[in-house]
Amino acid sequence: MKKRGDGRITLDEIAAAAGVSAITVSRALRKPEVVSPAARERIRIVVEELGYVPDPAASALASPRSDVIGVLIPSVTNNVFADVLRGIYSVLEAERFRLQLANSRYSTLEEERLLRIFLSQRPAGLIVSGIDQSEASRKLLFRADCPVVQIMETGPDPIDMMVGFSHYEGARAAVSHMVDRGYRRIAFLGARMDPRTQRRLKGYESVLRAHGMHDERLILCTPRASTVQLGCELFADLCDRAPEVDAVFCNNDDLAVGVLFEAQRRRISVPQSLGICGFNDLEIVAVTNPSITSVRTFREDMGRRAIRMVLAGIAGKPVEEPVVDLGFELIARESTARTG
Amino acid sequence: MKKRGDGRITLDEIAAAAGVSAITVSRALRKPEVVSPAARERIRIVVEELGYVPDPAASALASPRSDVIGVLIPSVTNNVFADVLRGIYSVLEAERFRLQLANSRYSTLEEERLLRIFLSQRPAGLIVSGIDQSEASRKLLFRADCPVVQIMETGPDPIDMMVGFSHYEGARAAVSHMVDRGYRRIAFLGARMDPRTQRRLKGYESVLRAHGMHDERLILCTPRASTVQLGCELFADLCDRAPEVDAVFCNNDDLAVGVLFEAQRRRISVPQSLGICGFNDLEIVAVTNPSITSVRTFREDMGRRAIRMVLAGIAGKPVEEPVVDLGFELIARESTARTG
DNA sequence: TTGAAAGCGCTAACAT
DNA sequence: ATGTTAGCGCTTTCAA
Repeated sequence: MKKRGDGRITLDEIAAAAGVSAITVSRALRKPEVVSPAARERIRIVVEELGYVPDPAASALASPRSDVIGVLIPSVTNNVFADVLRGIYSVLEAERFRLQLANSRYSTLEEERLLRIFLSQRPAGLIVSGIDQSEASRKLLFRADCPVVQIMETGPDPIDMMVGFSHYEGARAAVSHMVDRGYRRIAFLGARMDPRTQRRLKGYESVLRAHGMHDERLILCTPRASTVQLGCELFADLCDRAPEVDAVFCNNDDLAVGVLFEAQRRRISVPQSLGICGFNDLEIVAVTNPSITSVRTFREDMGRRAIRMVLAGIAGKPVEEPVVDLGFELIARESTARTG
Repeated sequence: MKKRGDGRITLDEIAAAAGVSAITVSRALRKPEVVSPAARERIRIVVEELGYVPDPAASALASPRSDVIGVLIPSVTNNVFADVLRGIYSVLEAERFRLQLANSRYSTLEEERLLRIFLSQRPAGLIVSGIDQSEASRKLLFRADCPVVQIMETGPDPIDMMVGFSHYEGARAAVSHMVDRGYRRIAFLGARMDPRTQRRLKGYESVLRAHGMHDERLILCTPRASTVQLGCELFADLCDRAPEVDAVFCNNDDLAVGVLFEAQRRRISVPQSLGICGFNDLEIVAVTNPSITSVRTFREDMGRRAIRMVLAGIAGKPVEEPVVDLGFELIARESTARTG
């Protein structure tokens, strides 16, 4: 009947050429230790010669799980996630699993839809961003029957495993540092306003409230995606709105760099008249003039750990620490080094 | 015998619930127009109610092609590819295809290996980066039996379709501009040295040779990945090696920003004593002080076009233009605005 | 417009 | 250590 016209090599052909049955070839490829060395070697040679590559669709269909590991992130373009991905790929390179990426575009509904698509593939593992899944998404993940790791943040009620840090505490450390350095009118610039940004804002507010320095007028947020250009614009707005500002805590480093550039254009001296602090510690903030203080986060490590946790889960190894807080590190630089 | 323990809904269950046969449900989902409106509606409701999601492995196995579109890029982390990906995703969002990414890490051999893995899935389409595939890879792609688009560059002998621009000409435009502005000792800073960087270097050399201004000492290349920090370091090296340099053409914008920062630390005035030009026109170069001249490339558009070409190919539509040169645009800014 | 039968390429379960 | 058999969930072909 139907015949696949293409000349692809199949397991049966390898089996015939090696003088064994299909299942033995299948085993030789997946669990070499259960096949006799002689057969294993013959099969290896034939596979090599004929250039056999297994059909993942067929094995996915025949087994209870596919070799797909799904990664659900809000944006491929964002530097922060790019670093996490680099970490994931670095570990996965040597493995037999396929990574499948999906973008939720910061939408909980889209996340839910994408999750259903992932689950239709019976994935070997899942990595999802953040801790603010919808109830429906959480249910889907509980039922997923594969290791699930939430990344970027830590929080209560992990679905399965978690690796991240506290954005609230990171922001508190940054703002406390600025207060310590003598800044009194500290503004907050935020873009995109995803849940992690919101928690950084909360951290900022908690410190300023504790010092009786909280002022609504110093908080500037926008749903737009953060860019250096946007940092320039927000700071320009801020100067109009609250010219007495003497420091800015930026939701991320792109904004912070923009603030620095705009301040320089306005001849506002940093750090004397204006302190600046970013978030994430992207490589650029170390080399600007002046260099910019930031909260270092361990994004690549987060990716590596997350995928290792998934792999351990797949292997059935007990995961010693299901929730890992990677912390953060305040890197104080010239942009907040006000003297006197 | 074997039973999948999981309670996943299958086509047969939908068929039973809707009072039709499985194949009718399959058709209703893929080609609604061949199914009667009544049946279609009943099926739609049942699918909705039961939350049926087709198993992609089963359909891949049963049909000659899967719904996978493979994208092979050298690096996920690189801004440039991130922009291309954004373009691809923006078009693909509405489509039924799944994107699968793979990283060749700038290795031709790795590219070949990844290509074999892609082909094992009988992909619906492929997007590959550059025009320097190995002979083996080219053969694989010719046999792929699906639309193939090469992106990032244009050149002779397309495998199937192509969308990109000439890096050689882009570099020529940049360097010619610097010569026009009166710079005479123009250096080249290059990182990573992939084939596209090499061609930019060739473009640079061709212009300087034509003006009798070529000088080996002004060319500084490294295999390291480009960062702002690296731009700082390379420029520092350059100053030691050839202090008479009066302009720098950077292989990309990260390096150019680093050169600007390092020049400022050294109190070298830009553009008076030093001209700077980058490549790609990332958003940051428009807002530095001074702003940086760059060669704008249309990366997101490239991604959009590439995926549209793939989709057109899948649909069997004739592709009007199989090779598209998107060109580039020199954006002259303050960093090369030398007066007198 | 709809359906029946066959089979895609592989692996789990049960032999031997 | 190896083989036999059945079947994963879907789509193709052919027939009605």
